[in-house]
Amino acid sequence: MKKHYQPVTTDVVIFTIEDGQLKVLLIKRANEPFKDQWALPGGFLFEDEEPEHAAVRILKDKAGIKNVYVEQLYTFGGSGRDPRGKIITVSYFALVPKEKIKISVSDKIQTPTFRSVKKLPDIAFDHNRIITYALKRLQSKLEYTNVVYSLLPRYFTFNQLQNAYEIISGRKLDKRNFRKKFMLLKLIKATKKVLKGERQRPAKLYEFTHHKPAELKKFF
Amino acid sequence: MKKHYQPVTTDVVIFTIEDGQLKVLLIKRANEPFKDQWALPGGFLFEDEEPEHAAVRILKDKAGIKNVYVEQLYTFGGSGRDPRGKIITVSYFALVPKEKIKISVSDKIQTPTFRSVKKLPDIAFDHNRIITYALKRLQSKLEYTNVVYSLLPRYFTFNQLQNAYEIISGRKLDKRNFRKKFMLLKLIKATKKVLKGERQRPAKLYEFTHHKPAELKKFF
DNA sequence: CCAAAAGTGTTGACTGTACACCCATGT
DNA sequence: ACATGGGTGTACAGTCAACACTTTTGG
Repeated sequence: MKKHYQPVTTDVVIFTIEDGQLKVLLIKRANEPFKDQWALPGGFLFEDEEPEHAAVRILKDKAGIKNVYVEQLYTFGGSGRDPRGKIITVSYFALVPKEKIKISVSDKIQTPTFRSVKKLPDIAFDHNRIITYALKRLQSKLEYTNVVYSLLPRYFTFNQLQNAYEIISGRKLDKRNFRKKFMLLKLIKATKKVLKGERQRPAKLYEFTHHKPAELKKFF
Repeated sequence: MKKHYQPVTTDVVIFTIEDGQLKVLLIKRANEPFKDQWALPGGFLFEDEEPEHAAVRILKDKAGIKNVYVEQLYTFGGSGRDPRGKIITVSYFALVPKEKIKISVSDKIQTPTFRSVKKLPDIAFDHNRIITYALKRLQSKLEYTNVVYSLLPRYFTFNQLQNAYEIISGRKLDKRNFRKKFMLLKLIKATKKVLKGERQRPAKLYEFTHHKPAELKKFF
């Protein structure tokens, strides 16, 4: 058992919902390789840094956000991924409500930008593959966990909730059945607030009863 | 983005079914730390070695087996796991049919041994946690994939199949319902062979139609 | 008063679960 | 002949999916 040291990086797939679309945060690379191409935020671990710590650090640096849902995605290894040689990448995905994001305006070079997963630009490394993998994971997590709470603001309407499901899963859901099913889960409760100011009947606002990840029996 | 190198190890949780129990392969550590304690097979990556390659290598060395189901489990990082400091461990789990295993008899020091997951000895590092994690993953994979094929011999009876599900999930299943449900999946086909020699009616032998991992709609 | 989204129940189809008896063999 | 696991069908309950109209507001 010989001991060797390996170069290790972390990449983070940061999802949010904006304008009725699922979006992912990309930055423009400031350095070679793939200089000036879009890529996932990420980079080499600091000395003795844990991969998850790096993911959290990147979230704060690039999206100005903390205390959000972060989950390890997959560890990619091997050549053909990075022209610098064999590099191990521990990837993460994060879910953030649009309201919490504060992109640093001073970051004029990397210009972190949310892009719709439906029409992504050319992307550096094998980051397209990582995004695809993350999307698949997100879709299946929706079905058997309560993670959707981490994409919504504190108060939300039933429609926002249903839209989150529809956007991510890519299929339309029945309004009545959705409401019935979701109510049985006891994950959310109605508040006394309503969303007024639109030009139709005001919608009741709901909130989640818990803000911790949990697994559910079944779902959608 | 400073570039640092990290010590990286791989551990493999190798499951098999033997004597009606789910077992996991442990070895007795030959070196410090935790010398002479039971642990998962694993170790540092070779230079420029990919984590999955290391997992396959370990499978061959310790269980004399190749071409089996291997899947990445999780990447553990951080301190408190290994007295040598911060080490990143990419863990894998593998499923092997008992018939294929050839444990090297020359390995008198490490004595690789399958132990029932129900009564494990004291285990080095945080390997207990990794085994627990692997078991959970295996349980859920049973429900929505066809991985069970990788725990059974080429020809098997319906009872062996059902037992695999019962042992891993930890609950009894109804014989008639199980057969009905499984047949609808079209994953297996009856052969002309039967298992004779027992002191009851001979059981038909079945085989899987495919030996590749696949996802299923739903399951159990 | 018109447009737009909010909100609300019922029915039929399907899926899952519970359950008991005869069959083929070895001893 | 008997003990042992092998093999088979039905009925009821629970869950899922389809579907249309009234309500409340802003303009």
